[in-house]
Amino acid sequence: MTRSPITAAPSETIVDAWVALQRAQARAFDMVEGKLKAAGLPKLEWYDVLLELERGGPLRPRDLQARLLFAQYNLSRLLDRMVAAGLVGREACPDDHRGALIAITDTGRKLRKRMWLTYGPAIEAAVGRFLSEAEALQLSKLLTRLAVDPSA
Amino acid sequence: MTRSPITAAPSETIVDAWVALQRAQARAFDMVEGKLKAAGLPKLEWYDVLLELERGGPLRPRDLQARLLFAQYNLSRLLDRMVAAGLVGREACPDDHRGALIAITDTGRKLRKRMWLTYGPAIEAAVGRFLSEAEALQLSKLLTRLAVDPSA
DNA sequence: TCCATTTCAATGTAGTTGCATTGATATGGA
DNA sequence: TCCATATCAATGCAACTACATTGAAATGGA
Repeated sequence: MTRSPITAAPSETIVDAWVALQRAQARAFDMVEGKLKAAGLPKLEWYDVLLELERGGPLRPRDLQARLLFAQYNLSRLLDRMVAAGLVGREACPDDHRGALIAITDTGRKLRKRMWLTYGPAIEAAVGRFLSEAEALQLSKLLTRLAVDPSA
Repeated sequence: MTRSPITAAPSETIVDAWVALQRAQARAFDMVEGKLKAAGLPKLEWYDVLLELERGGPLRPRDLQARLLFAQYNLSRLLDRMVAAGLVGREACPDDHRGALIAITDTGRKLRKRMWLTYGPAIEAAVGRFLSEAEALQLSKLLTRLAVDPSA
């Protein structure tokens, strides 16, 4: 049996895909965040938190963390700011006194809706207009293959 | 003639592609940077700067900025640190006394090579092993369509 | 039950990034 | 030539992020 080498070098094609992934994401992201900023709206991560909370009821910080791939300390302070802005609230967690439950407020819901008015069209401008429906579907499928568990 | 609406909402398929792009990039990036950090190596942006300089001779900060999509002030300070680390040098620019020329040093070249020993396999682990050559090529093509000029 | 271990979330501190501005040089039109 | 305007790069300061640690509560085995 062939022993796999300690270091497996990627093919050129794979390196190209890696580079393309970094560049495409950076461009699309910058464009979308730029439009949010230009509209005087908060950053995308705020939207992500609000949407997650709107969909999934009150959530523990650790659950938000896992879903949104945030660092623990980072989320903790993001929530500080969002609480200060009145967009979410920290509630006592009945069955685990270590942690809190984070709930979206009405103000938070309103802001998320308002952000979508800019965010949606920005996605269309950054991604949609360059791809057919079939291509977008294909892209999603390929990308989803990469989004596996990071334990490796 | 139909007037295009001020705000063009993206289709669900497009939103899915957007989300997949963000997630796949984040996961792949975190994994690769994690391996660099675990090996006690600098961040990817250092590699990018070193590679660009190694390929393209001494460069003006503004050129690096354009190629790597860095913010001006950000690059300025990154170069401070890299100069301090002895990886690059600032030289006087003969035909434009406002700016400098950034050149890679031997130490910089050595570090870039050493980083690749970890970086390459990390790309393979984060991207390569999930895709065939044909799929990687297809992914690159789709992503490249998105990496257009940000002026829009 | 008791205690060692783990998990949850917050925080002090150092390092980095973002914004606005500055100083300096280059450029092009009158 | 002269000057208004544009470009290049650095920097003061405020905001944010990363790392390491802490305090507190939960968990599971002896």
